[in-house]
Amino acid sequence: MAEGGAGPGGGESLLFLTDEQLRKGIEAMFFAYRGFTADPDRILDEMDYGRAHHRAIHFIHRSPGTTVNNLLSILGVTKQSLNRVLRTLIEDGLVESRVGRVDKRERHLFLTAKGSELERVLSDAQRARLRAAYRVAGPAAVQGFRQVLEAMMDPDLRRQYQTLKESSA
Amino acid sequence: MAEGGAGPGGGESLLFLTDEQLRKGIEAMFFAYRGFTADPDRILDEMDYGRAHHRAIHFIHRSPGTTVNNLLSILGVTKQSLNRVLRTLIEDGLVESRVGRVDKRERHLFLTAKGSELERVLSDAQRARLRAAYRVAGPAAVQGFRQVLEAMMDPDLRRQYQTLKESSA
DNA sequence: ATTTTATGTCAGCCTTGTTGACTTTCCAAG
DNA sequence: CTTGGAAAGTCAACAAGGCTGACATAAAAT
Repeated sequence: MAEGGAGPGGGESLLFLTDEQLRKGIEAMFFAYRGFTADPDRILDEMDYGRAHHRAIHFIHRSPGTTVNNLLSILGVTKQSLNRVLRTLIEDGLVESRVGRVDKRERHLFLTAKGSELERVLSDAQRARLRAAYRVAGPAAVQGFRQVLEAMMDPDLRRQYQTLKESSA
Repeated sequence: MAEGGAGPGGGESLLFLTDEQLRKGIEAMFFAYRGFTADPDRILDEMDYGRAHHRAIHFIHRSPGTTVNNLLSILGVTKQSLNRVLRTLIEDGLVESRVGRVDKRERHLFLTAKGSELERVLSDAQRARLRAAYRVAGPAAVQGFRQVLEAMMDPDLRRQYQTLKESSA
């Protein structure tokens, strides 16, 4: 994969990765992640929610009916931490928790209409940001972006990501 | 990849950005950032430091002699927050604060030998991770990765990033 | 009948962010 | 020279969102 691509001279020159080049990549991740979360953070600030609520909402939207345990393993936090967030979302009527039919110990999580509405606002903002970045960088860059990010994940996280990715295809 | 699939080159297919494709990009950022910070976090945990200390150390290493105000604008936190971190780093002998010669109100920050040593350990881990990801993704992907990340930054942050980037070239 | 699993909850702690108020030092403009 | 403002530091109080440990309940599994 990744045929020398970037032109005759460009390809192999990038195989020499100086510490300087790597440092720039590290700082790019740092600054880009700030931009990536900036818009949702602004929106969430106005309500009484934070980034943790956003993450829960995102993955419940992504996998409706997911159980608490599923969510815990995707988010990588403790149940106490997730529960605090989940409780407020349920109290505020953004998330619904239904007792499992086959296994009644499990709770299946769904977004309510109100929850879906917030999800839409948040992801609209984030998608707009990403779409704009993609447009500036161009189609070829998008491929590389995703490839490097995937390669950067921990194996466990990558598995989670791949599962989510395929479940839609 | 190339889930757009249709195009032989894949290029033009990516100009049609479905919400699904964008959602995958969003999740890739989320999971990749976790991997990106995992190694330093593990190391820092064993000492009594956190991610905030890492960030301060990184940018002092990057720009030795930087002032507190410079650091504040790069990190985007309040001086109270930075000061708490900076104080422990100075007390522990990782950072040295020198009164400015031209403007004595300013403090110029430097890493001590001990501070540089920790910086090296942390950045070695992070660079290894990034290098491995670059190797897997290939040279062309690295270009795209950086391009999309830069385009994703807030204008202010991008200016900070560009300044740092150029100051080394 | 017992053990294990899934969930929820209480209590307490830590890091790292915030705001607001106040001080000291020092540069710079009037 | 005096005064205003900038750079830095500090104290106090607070919040979000992580964490651990302990414990409770219901239901499934053995």
